[in-house]
Amino acid sequence: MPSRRERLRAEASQEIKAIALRLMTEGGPSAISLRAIAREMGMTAGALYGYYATRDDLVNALIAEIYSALAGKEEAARDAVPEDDPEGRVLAVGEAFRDWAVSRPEEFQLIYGDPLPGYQAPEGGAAADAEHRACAVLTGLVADAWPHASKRLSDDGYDWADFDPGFAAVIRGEFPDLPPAAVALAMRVWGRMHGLVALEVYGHLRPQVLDPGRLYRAELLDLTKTLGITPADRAR
Amino acid sequence: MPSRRERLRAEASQEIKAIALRLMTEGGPSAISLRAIAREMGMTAGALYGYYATRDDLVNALIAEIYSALAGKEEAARDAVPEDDPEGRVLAVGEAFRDWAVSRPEEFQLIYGDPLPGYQAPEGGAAADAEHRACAVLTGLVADAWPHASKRLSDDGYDWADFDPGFAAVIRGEFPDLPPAAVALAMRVWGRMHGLVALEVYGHLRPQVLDPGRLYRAELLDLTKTLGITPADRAR
DNA sequence: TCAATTACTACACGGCGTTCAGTAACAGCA
DNA sequence: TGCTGTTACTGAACGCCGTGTAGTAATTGA
Repeated sequence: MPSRRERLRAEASQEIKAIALRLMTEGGPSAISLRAIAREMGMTAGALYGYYATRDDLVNALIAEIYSALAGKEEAARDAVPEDDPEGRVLAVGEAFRDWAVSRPEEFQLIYGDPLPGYQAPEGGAAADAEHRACAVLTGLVADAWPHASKRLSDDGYDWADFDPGFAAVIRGEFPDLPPAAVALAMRVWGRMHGLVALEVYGHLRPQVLDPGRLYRAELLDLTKTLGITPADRAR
Repeated sequence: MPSRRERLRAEASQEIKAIALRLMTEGGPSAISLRAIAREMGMTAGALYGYYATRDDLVNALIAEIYSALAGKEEAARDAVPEDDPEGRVLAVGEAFRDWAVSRPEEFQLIYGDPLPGYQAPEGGAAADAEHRACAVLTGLVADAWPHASKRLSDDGYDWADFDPGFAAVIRGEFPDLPPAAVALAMRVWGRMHGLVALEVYGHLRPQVLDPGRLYRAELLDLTKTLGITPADRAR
């Protein structure tokens, strides 16, 4: 039973985020200014401090929202491919990630780059949760591929002690049978998807390369080789 | 024969860059402010406009300098390994890249991230040259590995028309015998080195992973497999 | 020695995040 | 209904910022 006050408050808080998001897509992450938001809302900048203690708090809420949306897209892309097609799932998630990043470069930058001058990410919070969610998708992909991938891995000797205890506990809860080396591999998969996309979003591939998406597709295919889940691998 | 004036001018210009660099390493890229630099030099902010037309121009000079230093480190790392050890060279360059990035995260961010709010990279200039230099190192590595790597590549059909004409011309001048597919592979190598390092620098690996360097090393080794230059490959 | 160029200051403008005292509208309670 | 405490907001201020512009002092070359 939200009171009238609470409802108005929640709406205002939501409107602030929405305007911030729009300002960002229009003028890049640096266009998120409390004064500009307040101007659009017909308020004073100081009034916003009733909703977010500081600008970084607002940015954080944005990051959490955006990261959560990304995780949702990745999950949807994965679930659109049948479970018995691990290669297809990797390709789908990978493409979904790049599609999202290329279509919303500012949001990518906000999450994966320096969000704003002097910004420092807080420890816990919704943003960390969303990051974990997105990461869990990749870990799941690796988990499905693990029977094949583990055979081709040369560097073993990974131990749960190589990870943060809390992090390890969460992962082991979600994937009870997964060895630590698989988690390490999932991180590498993350890095591999991140690399070309980050270069592209920050303008280091274009215009030298006309079709960065093609490069990325080749990289994804090569990634499935590393995971041992190409059709040829699995027929073996 | 630099006149006294020219000498002082060059020195001042250099001092500005040095202070900007120091401010950045102390307080992140956003700490580069003309007023802070002027304060340290005992001048007014306006005076700096005699040396750089705008703050972005100064940032650009910084980027060029830093990028050039990075390219130098990569070249040195490569040349420290004998020419007949392509795997060693890839590992050396890769490690040099990460070592540099981890030890100078702000500089990495300045080059590969959003340098500053609203900053737009200019087209030509020294920065682009340095980026090309660093990229050329990778292309050279791929060129050396190409006899082995070409056999394992599934996606061919690359054409020089897939690249910017000017870019293609420069590459073909430096590596006359290299096919376009190799250039595409070099870009992928770049992305692969970039991914994990970017995630680490922006704080997405720590503290979940205690030793990101180990992940990266595994990734580099896997990369040499893609390039077909592991000792086992070359003995074949 | 004198005129021209150069390097710089002082000041102003509009932008920013943030704080704070004050005000007006609202909520619940008598 | 009226009263009271809470809430939402304003307006002004502080100290930052990049950037222009007019004026001044020093240095230069003839």
